Amino acid sequence: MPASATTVPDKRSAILETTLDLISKRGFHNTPMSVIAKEAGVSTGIIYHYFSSKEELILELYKEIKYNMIRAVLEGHSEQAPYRERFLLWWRQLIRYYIDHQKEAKFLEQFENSPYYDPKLQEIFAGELMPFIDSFFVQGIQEDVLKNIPLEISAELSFGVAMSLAKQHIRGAINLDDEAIDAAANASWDALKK
Amino acid sequence: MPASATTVPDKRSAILETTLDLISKRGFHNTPMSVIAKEAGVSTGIIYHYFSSKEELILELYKEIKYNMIRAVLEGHSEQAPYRERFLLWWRQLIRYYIDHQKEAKFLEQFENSPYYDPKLQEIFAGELMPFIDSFFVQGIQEDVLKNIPLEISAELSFGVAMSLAKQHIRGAINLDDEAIDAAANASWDALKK
DNA sequence: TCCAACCGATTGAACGTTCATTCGGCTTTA
DNA sequence: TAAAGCCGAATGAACGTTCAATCGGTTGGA
Repeated sequence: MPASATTVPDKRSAILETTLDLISKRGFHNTPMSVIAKEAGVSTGIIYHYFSSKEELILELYKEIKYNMIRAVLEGHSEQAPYRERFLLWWRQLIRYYIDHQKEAKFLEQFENSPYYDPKLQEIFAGELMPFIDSFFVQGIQEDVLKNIPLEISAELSFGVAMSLAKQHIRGAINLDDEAIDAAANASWDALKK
Repeated sequence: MPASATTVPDKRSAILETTLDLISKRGFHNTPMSVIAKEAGVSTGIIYHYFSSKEELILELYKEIKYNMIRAVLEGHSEQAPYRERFLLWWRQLIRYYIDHQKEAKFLEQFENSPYYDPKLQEIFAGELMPFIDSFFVQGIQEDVLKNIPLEISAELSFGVAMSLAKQHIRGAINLDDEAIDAAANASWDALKK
C-alpha cells in the first residue's frame, strides 16, 4: 500500500511494503509482479531496476523480516533472572511477536513453504537463533531444572508450540487471550522441567 | 472369470501413485501434468479422462491419504486401558504413522500449504478426528488427570508436537529413535497432566 | 466362423492463458 | 547533456486443458 509514496520518492520501499502486504494477504500464487507494480503505484520495469528478479525481491523481504523477528525475540532477555522466569519471558516474547506482527508471520509461513525457500536459508537463520536456544537449554540441564532430553525435542515442546499456537491464532482457528497464553506457557514449562 | 478389471494394469491408479511420488519428492511446483503423464507412462490426455482437472486429481489423492492416516491413528485404541497408557499409545501411533509413511506425510504437508488447499477441507477432516481428540481430552479433565486448559492448547502440546517432530525427522533435521520418541511422549504427557 | 458396427480408452499436438522478464524510449535531475 | 529514474507494451516460456484421430476389444447378426 503506497501510504506516503507521493512525498517520498522511495519506490524501493514501496515495492517491498506492497509485496509483504499482498503476499501475506493473497499468498504467493496470486501475486504476480504486475499486481505488485500496480498496487505499489510503479511500473513493472522499475521493480527490475531495484531487484534483479522476483526471487531476489522476496528473499530481501524475507531476510529483513526474519532478522527483525529474531532481534525482537532476543530483546530484553536478562541473564540474571531465575531460570523459569527467563523461560516464560522468552516464550511470551515469541508468541507476542507473531501475534503483533500478523502480516510478517503470514509472510514467513508462506515463504517457508514456497518454491523460493531454500533449506540453506534455514541454516543461516537457525544459526543465528539456535545457539542462544541451545545454550539456554544446556544451562537448564546443567542446573538440573530441565529434563535431559534432546535439545530439538525441548525446542519443539516450547518454542515450536508457541509458534504453532500463534499461527492458529492468526488463522482464526483459536483465540489466545492473556489467560490462554499463560496456561500454554506454563504447560510448556511443565513439559521441559525435571 | 469375474470382472477382469483387477488384473488389467490400472492407469488411474498409476496416475495417482505417480502423482503422490512426484509431489512428495519434488513439490507442487515442479510437477506439471506433462511430467506426471510421462512418469506414469500414459498420455497427458488420459489423465483428463479419469480426473476432470489437476485440482480434482490432487484432491482425490489428498482425501485418500488423509482418510487412511486417520484410520491408522485411531486403530487399536482401547477404551479400557488406563488414561495415561491410552495417551501414550495414541501419541506413538501418530508419530509412527508419519515416520512409516514419509511419502504421504510429505504430500500432506505440501498440499496443506498449496493453492489447492481450501480451509473447508480442514473442517471436513478435522470433523472426523477432532471429536475423538476432544472427547478424549474432556474425559481426562473430568477424571481430574489433565489440566483444565483450552482443548486446542492440549492438542497442540500433544499431537501437534508429535506431528512437528515427525516432520523434522522426515526432513532429516533430527533423528528420532525409540528412546527419543519415548522421551518426547512422556514430556508431552507432563505438559498435559495435572 | 466371419465381419461390421460400436465404444471406451488412449494419444499427443495444439491452444489459450498467465507470468516473469526485457527493452526501447521518455522524463527528471544534477 | 549525460545519467539515472521510470514507463508499459512486447516477448517467450511454462503450464493446464482440449480435441480430433486412432486403437483394441466386444457384440451380434448372417
